Amino acid sequence: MPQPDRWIAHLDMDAFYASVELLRYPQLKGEAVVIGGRRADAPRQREDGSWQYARLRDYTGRGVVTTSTYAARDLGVFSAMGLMKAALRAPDAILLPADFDSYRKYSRLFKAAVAEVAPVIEDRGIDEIYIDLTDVPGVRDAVGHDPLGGVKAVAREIKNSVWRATGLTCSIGITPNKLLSKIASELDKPDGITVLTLADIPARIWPLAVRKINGIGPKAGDRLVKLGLQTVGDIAAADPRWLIEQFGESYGHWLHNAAHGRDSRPIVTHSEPVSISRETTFERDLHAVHDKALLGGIMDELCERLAQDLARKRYAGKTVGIKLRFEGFVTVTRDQTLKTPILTAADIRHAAGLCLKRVKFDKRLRLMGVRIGNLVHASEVPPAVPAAERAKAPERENLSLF
DNA sequence: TCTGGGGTCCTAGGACCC
DNA sequence: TCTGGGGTCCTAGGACCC
Repeated sequence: MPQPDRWIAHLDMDAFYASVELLRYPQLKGEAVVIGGRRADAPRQREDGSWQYARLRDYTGRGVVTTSTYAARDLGVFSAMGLMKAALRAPDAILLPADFDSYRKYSRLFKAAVAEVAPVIEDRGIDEIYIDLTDVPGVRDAVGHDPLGGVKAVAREIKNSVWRATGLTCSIGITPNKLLSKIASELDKPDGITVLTLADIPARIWPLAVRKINGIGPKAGDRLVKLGLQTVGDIAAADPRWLIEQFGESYGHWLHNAAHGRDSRPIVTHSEPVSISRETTFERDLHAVHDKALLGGIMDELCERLAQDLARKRYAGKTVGIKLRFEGFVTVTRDQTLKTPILTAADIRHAAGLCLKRVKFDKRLRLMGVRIGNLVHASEVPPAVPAAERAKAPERENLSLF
């Protein structure tokens, strides 16, 4: 049987945020625990040494579930679910606030541990990565006699390295490409290793629901099911011309290829950010006129934080955009490209003010955000005009809506 | 008792230029 | 003076992912 030209791994940390919390609160192992909510109370220890936790049933507000332990998932509580809805399903579940500094720390630790075994890594966020194993010695040397054995041994080595560095488990899928590996890493979760070749596609991939493919989301998934295609195998068996008629040239082709397990995307070890943003959902919907001062202050703060992000990462940007979400969840964006890159909070605020003027405020607002794109490295930005001169600019004041 | 926050990529129309 | 065809940039919205 011909061997694949690449061995690509997808590594996914098991219930990552929840598992990091369990390192801190090991007494919660096996409990239904939910991470989420902006102001959930942290656990506190009573005088007698016992712990007191916030419970899901006591939560009020607009938060969503960020992660849940496997025990909570058994009760029907999943990521992105509204906390109020989750509370109906698991009122007694323990609610912990998210601690992103801690998660980022463990993220760096596990990625460094993987890099010691296999250095060609593509970052896919805080809790998952792709790894090119093709040239890792234990894999390369096994080509010809026992390729699958070599791949599995390296996978075990990676898992051990992650465990030693963090005390956390992960699941790994290894196949000839990213698309299949992403699916494979979920087939034996938690703490599993799944190795597949192209020959395994009919038996292992085709029975899966279409939504298991990374790139088929809620909308496309619904449409496929309505068209009678429930499984990946159903897509694979469909006439590609018909798929193109239904989904367009680009997505139709992609669906056909994906269902057959074809994907030639490379591992990307370095990338530059495209945009940076900050947004916030309000506790209650706000009125553009009645809450004008409050909204103005929130916009000031978002621009301030965005400017700090830019400074920390040493970028400036030419395009400033705002995002508004109204009651009813209707989202509107406006953006504006400037002649030169900017990076200060005042410049961002000014551009955001111009964008705000182009929006009709006929409903209450639930979210406001600011984004900066068209990024350049800060070193490429021409020297700033001195603040004293800028203050003279006539249009500086009274331009913004809020 | 709906629906966070930070991203990427794609599409499609219009402006503008050659 | 009744109408082409690219290419690129900008803008708005939307799908999708972690």
